[in-house]
Amino acid sequence: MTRRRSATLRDVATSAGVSRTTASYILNGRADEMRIASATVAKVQAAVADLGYRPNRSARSLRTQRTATVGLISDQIAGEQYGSSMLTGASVAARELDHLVVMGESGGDPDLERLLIEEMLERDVDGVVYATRTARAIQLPRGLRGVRSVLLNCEDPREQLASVVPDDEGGGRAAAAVLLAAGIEDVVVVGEDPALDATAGPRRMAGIRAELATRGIEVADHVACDWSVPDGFEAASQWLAGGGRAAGLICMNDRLAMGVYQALAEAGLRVPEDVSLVSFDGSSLADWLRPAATTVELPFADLGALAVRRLLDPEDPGGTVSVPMTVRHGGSVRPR
Amino acid sequence: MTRRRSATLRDVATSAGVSRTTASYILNGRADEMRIASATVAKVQAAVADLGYRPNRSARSLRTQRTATVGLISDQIAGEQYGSSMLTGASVAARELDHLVVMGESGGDPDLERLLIEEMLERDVDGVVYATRTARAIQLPRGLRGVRSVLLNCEDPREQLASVVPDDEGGGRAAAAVLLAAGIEDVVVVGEDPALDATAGPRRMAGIRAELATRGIEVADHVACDWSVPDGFEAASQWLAGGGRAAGLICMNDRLAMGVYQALAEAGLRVPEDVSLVSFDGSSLADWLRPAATTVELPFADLGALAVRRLLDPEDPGGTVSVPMTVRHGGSVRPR
DNA sequence: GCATATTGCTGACACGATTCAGCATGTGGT
DNA sequence: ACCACATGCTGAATCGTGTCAGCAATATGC
Repeated sequence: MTRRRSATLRDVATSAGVSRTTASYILNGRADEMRIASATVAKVQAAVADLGYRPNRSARSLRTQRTATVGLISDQIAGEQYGSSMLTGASVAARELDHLVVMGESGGDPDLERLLIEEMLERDVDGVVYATRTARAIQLPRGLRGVRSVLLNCEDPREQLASVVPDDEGGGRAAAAVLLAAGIEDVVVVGEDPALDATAGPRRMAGIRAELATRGIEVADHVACDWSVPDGFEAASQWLAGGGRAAGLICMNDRLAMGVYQALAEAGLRVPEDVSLVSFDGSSLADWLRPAATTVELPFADLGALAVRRLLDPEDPGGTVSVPMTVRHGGSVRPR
Repeated sequence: MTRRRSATLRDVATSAGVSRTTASYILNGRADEMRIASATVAKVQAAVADLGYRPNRSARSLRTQRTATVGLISDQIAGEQYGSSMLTGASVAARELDHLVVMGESGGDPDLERLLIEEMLERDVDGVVYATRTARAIQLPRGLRGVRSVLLNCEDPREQLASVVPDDEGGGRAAAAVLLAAGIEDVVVVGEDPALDATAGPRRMAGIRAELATRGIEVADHVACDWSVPDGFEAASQWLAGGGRAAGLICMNDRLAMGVYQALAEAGLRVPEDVSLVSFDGSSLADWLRPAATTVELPFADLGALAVRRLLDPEDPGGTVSVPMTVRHGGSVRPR
């Protein structure tokens, strides 16, 4: 780090002809409280501008135990296709509150996770956001007990913690509502949650069921498969080969939708002429399909931003906040 | 930050019955150099383990001017689909060298960029990685002059700086070589660089030309369009409608390839029976196509990791390092 | 037996900020 | 003339570490 040896508070004080104490009070906005003459304030401010003074954060942190830095621990969100927007959201929100984000990815390894948490606490981060790639139930890592923290895209059912998640149930209702509004009552769902602790699937499913129930309808069929393109293709192909047909399909995510598009195309079925389709996630992949898929957006950036804002808000009441998912219309739904 | 008031060096020293100085030397691995009796070393280590001592980083930084932290400034890499793997790579490499990553995204705003750089320097990061979403020529931000830094996925042609970029020209040669090896000599390239300062396109193109030249061949045609799915679809559709045909297509990235697949399908042409196709990036999108596209991988994680390693290596000689791009074979190329 | 090295350790200062307690000086009330 | 009080500032301690210079005790050389 070659960098001009920067001015210290002492330099400012000397240059302005006051004590370090006085300069410090002024710089921390305590001038009024300390009844400092406005002429003095002006002198100090001039010295600051003149010397290009910037406080040394390490020194300040040593005294105050605050670093204006938040930690963001995740299993995998950085390398992830779309979830990485949570990082952007978090980073932007942190900046707005004069903080920076220190990130660490555990890759799912609990030992590494412990290490990263320790490293962050050593560095006196002002709080930690604990994020997961997929929405699910987790257990708060031991190292974060008693540490100011917010869960992002996950919840700990055992503890009463601040946590920020997407409103998957509302999203499920919205998806079903799109099909109902198009006059479609024959709805098949593609995709089942692979992991036991995953919350997105069950909640979306509950929302879909609830919305259909308002018309006295039930889900016509549920095609089970993992949430990936090839699995979607395989499962949908088999379903179609077995005579499966439906006016409306709901895919648990956009990747599945891509696989389903492929299967439909090979079976000679067209979207939306023969089948209407709605999916989840709101990734750009949905836009790239032909026609673009109507998809219920996961507000990743908002989730990340909200997590940081709650972390840094001393008034935050805690508890889970569900962020709404909104429908982005493509051309994959056609009214009957 | 509610956290147990942790043990300090003084506590350790008292508990072990030695001076702070001695304890400090031992903890910094200078026991031998300072000829400290092994019995004393053992006593101190026991005290450390007993008290769960962890050094206070702020205090240490104040003395040493080092924070065991590196800054990572980018325009957009976090929110980006695949480039975000650079973050993962950087984070992992940093951890291996006992550092953490502080990230900041400017979103391309120079003012915000300046601010982020200032914030990081205030926090005494040990160095800064300056990354861009797309490979291109840049001008080193003023605030980083004289600061230890490494450019990631970009270069400053005016300055002799350490920088880590993909070997796009080698990638271009590799792409062409795949087609040549399949006996295809009729090669059309899809995609032209949209931005003036972008380096990926021209370099890939140069590589393709060079490889073809070894057989005395030239690129048969160049379909100009932006590097996105819809643009790829539009451009390829028009080209096909105008009678364009080729045995081999090289797409400048995987998104373009997806658009081209769509256009080919609508024109009734099949990959790889009628047309062989190679693309760039190595994103998962290439795997999702049917058949999976043969693609020249952009080693994002390696790039990020290497940038951090070079940043933290005092012996690093500087200059540009090009990381090889390797071919990932899908089913989109068929020998003639 | 004395000068000199070596061994093993410590005292004290510095890093750059925050903050408590207190010290002059002026001002108003009685 | 004296006390009380507000005004405007400062000295000194503190946060937890790193490190230079030096000190006492023992070993070594001749």
